[in-house]
Amino acid sequence: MNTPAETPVTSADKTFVLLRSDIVEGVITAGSKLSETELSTTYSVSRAVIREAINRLEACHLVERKANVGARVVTLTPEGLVQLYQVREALEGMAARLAAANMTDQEIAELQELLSEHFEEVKTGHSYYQEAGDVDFHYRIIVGSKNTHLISMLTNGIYHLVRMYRVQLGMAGPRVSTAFGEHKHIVQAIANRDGELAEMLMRRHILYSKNNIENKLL
Amino acid sequence: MNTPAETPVTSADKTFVLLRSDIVEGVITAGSKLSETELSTTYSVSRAVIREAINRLEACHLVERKANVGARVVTLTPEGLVQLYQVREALEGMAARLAAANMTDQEIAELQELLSEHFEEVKTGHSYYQEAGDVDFHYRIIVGSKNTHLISMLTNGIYHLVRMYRVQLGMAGPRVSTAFGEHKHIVQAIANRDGELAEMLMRRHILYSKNNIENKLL
DNA sequence: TTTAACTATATTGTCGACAATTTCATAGCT
DNA sequence: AGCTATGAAATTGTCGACAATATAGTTAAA
Repeated sequence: MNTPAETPVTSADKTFVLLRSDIVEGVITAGSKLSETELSTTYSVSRAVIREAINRLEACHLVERKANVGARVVTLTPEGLVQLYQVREALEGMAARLAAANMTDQEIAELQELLSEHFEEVKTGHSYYQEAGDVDFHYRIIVGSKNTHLISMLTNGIYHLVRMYRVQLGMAGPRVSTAFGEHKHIVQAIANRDGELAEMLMRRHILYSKNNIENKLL
Repeated sequence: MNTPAETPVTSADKTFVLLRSDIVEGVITAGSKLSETELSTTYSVSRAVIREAINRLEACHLVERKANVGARVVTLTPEGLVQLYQVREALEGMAARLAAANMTDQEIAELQELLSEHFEEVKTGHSYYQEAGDVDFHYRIIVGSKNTHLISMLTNGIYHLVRMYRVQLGMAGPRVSTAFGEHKHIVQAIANRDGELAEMLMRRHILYSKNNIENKLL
């Protein structure tokens, strides 16, 4: 169903995914220091794989590292949120525009079907699926852009940081009904191959989302 | 003068910078395999630092890696160039818009001064400075956006790949005179705090640049 | 001849130990 | 008291060796 990018195969891969999850979910506190030896005992792997995992986390902007000093989990700030969403708005808006041009008819049909399923679930009260549904929706449009760099930046880079803000500010999938309507309009624009409109609607959709989060942060 | 992001301190840092340079400049052929043991003897460091360097190169999209198989230098393709410049156009256009809002008056003044110096050098025939001048110009605007994510994406990620295309297609700083005029207009828009115009001009500037490279690639 | 299995080789992944650097505490000096 | 210097402890960086995996070559069977 969902394409999880690439299943982790090596030990460093798995540790990276674990660590990333623990950071995003707040198991490892924002701003805390990452001790290599400590983590190596916690996750039962050698320091080498911890180091490799930390390096990848740094590339994701989830941790910051100083030479000969160590790595710390990033801190969540209002300015950071604004900057992050500025970039996200531009990139995902662009993704929507490209998706309108590059997605196949079948992919669009599948996207519409996904939205219908999502709608049914929301209506019948399965609200715990809404987060996953939202993620899947955005993910498909991103991939639909067919632009390698864009996909990589959004899924590897920005996405997890966005989720970290949402999780740690305690937004369990907000704005369900309104967001759903916005999703529908975006898909409609893509189906009509109207890239400009799709971009505009996506940017607005993300802007609303930002405002919603920002209110909790203040 | 120029802020080289961060001076490499550790051995892995230096090796990373060296490797990156050799890849961008074509010393290491595009598409070639990177043998860890071979590189460790070539650069006189242990395999561990080579591995760390390769990991960072992967984060820059300069090499691609498969688990248990190895890393290869990316290949340069017309589609890759188009996709790269699509992203670059959007991001650097955004940078120009943000720079118009966020650069200090002094930073703008310095940028104008830089452009004047550049102009003098071009006029007196010091054409070997044009590449560095162009880079410096774009770099200052990117930093002037004051957006951490944007800066990181452009300077760590996209920038070196762009340079790799330019170098390996043998463009030794093309479009000097015309590009200079475009630069002047962009700075003017920034000085006038006209973000929309700055973005539009920057996007057009980069689009021209892409077309110029694309011609050589076909 | 082609295919399949197996062995040998080479390459990547992981580990523990050592070296270099930073950090913290203590002592000495003005 | 405050500041600097010195040294010990802890942490990160680097290295070589071993384990796991993939690749290539060879042999054997259909």
